[in-house]
Amino acid sequence: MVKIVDVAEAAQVSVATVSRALNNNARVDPVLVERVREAAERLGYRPNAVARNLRRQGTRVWALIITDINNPFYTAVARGVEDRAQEAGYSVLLCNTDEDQAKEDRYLQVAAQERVAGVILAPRSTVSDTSILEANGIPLVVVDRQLDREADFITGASFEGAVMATEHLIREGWQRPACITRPSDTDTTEQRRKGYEDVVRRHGLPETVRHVPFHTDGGVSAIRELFDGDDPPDSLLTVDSMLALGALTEVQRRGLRPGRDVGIIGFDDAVWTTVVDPPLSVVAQPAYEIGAEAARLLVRRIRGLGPATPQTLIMSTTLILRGSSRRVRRR
Amino acid sequence: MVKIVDVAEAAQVSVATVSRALNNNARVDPVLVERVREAAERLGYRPNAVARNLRRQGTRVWALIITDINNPFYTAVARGVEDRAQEAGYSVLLCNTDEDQAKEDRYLQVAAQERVAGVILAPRSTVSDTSILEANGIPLVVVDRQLDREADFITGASFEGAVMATEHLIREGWQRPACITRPSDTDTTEQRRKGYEDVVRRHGLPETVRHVPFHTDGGVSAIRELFDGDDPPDSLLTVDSMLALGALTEVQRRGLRPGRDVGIIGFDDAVWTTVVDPPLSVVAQPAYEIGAEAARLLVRRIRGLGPATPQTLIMSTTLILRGSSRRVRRR
DNA sequence: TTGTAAGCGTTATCAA
DNA sequence: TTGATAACGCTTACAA
Repeated sequence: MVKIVDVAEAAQVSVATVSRALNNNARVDPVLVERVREAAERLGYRPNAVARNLRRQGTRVWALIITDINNPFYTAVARGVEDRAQEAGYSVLLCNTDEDQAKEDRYLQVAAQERVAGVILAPRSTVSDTSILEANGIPLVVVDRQLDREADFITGASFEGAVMATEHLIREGWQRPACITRPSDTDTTEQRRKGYEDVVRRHGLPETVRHVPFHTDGGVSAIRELFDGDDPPDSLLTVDSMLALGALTEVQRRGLRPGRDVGIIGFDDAVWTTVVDPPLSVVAQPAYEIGAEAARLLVRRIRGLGPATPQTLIMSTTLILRGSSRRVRRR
Repeated sequence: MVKIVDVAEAAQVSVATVSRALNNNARVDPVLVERVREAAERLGYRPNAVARNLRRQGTRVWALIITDINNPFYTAVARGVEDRAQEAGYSVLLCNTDEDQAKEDRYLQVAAQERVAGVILAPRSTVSDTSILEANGIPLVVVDRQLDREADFITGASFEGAVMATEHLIREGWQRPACITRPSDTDTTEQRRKGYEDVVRRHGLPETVRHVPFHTDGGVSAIRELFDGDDPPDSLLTVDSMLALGALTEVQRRGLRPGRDVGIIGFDDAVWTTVVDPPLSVVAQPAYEIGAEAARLLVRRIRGLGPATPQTLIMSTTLILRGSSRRVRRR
């Protein structure tokens, strides 16, 4: 592996000059610069980033820690983060925790040990422990789900989205909307549940809520019990796209048709929402923009800019009405 | 930021002893080990991985470079890689190239500079240049798409999968299957096209092939032209899940029903294949296992084990028959 | 078993 | 403008 001394020797200059020439920092004789460039090129020299990071006391790498790489919401966030990171000269280490708190802890530890320049985290729960970052002076931006502790935080308007969705269902004439949500230590989905409850309560309708663990069948069994029980719902609000898939699966199994026999509305506009029949109504989040804003804020934090106190940014969600939430009279 | 000397001072020992105690290498007096552990704990000491990597001349990080983070095939591969990597004590840097050769080059450069322990690459094209890894002695395992140069390579049986799929379509009675594929410098999809052509040729049927660039509408416009042209196809083989989505979109727009008016079969068993109506037939690849095997091979390469010459592993694909490829007589 | 000190490959300081 | 050299924080001979 060719190193800086080899280049220096080949170009007949000191290592200091090689370093300066290649990092075009201070003024270096253009003739030497050319000689160094040529030698480096010829030898195939690649600066050792590990040594550089040690000396510079900092890396050009971020860790982006998400809970589910198969959730299109998070992959869209990741693209937003990545595009902005690249612009700012950072590489992104994408880490998938699989909704596993232990994995999240491990990744936070790795991030701290590798001295990444910053972390963007979608925490497993509201009590995720990020103190290790604080202890090592690593800036943190939280996305999607809020933490108990104060931190920069960017998310979609979950509560408002759920309110819009639930009100829409009721306006369409559905009388018994149920909410299929995630475990109650997950901030964002709790916001959605609360939005739902707020509306049904205001309308004097019964509240029906089911909490579905991650890593299950997308809520199929929970939804089945719901329909098999007393007072089955006539419509469903699901808080993420996997749960919407589960709802569609169970509804189809029962021979019910969305938009006629049952109303369905989900969160997040996955690629498949327009090819199911009827197409799925959703509350869409600006996922890419959430990622991009998180990255923008992280850059400011790394540079020591931005407001003194942690900032919260709630980006508005959009109700996309398609066939699944309508209520067409049976003929 | 607390470093090893701080711990040494607090524990009243030398830095060497701290290092040895924490890495439980050589024999260290248990009493001292305990004292060091306690001091490290109390001070919140985190070894600086950058310094460690420099000294050890090696990192515990892999780069996994994929072309599309939104393609469920690649995310499944990533999970396979990650699980195995974790077992072997490595962290995975997931890099998304967006089918952009320049981005791929940049990531390869970053990987080389950061001196990652190994790289798993799904290359953009057959001519991707990985020489920078070779030059730095970084082991490489190629997944999904083959390179022109020799390298360890793991993929699904694309050709055979396409053969199975096409033969199935013909057996169902479809007379004019068309193949919707990706640009011809993409190895895997070319294999699928060839499998398709092999079968239709053998049956004396016309070959109809369309190459769809990445980053488009999932082939909707190409498929539209196909149906609007002379000799429209009566069935479709699509080589990835985004193209299947495009096919479904256009077919629905035309008011055709898969499994009756048109046969459709795709590649990769995405989560949504069972909720469309009728469910989508697919050639499923063992994506998780491809990732896991790639990781397993990479570990062997890093340890200097494994066969002397590059290895190729082709994992078998499975035909999953659902409604979309049937041919039910119109009544 | 423990401590001293060299060295990993860079960058930045200081003197020339 | 250039060169010699001291760090950066850790691991590991080598010596004690």
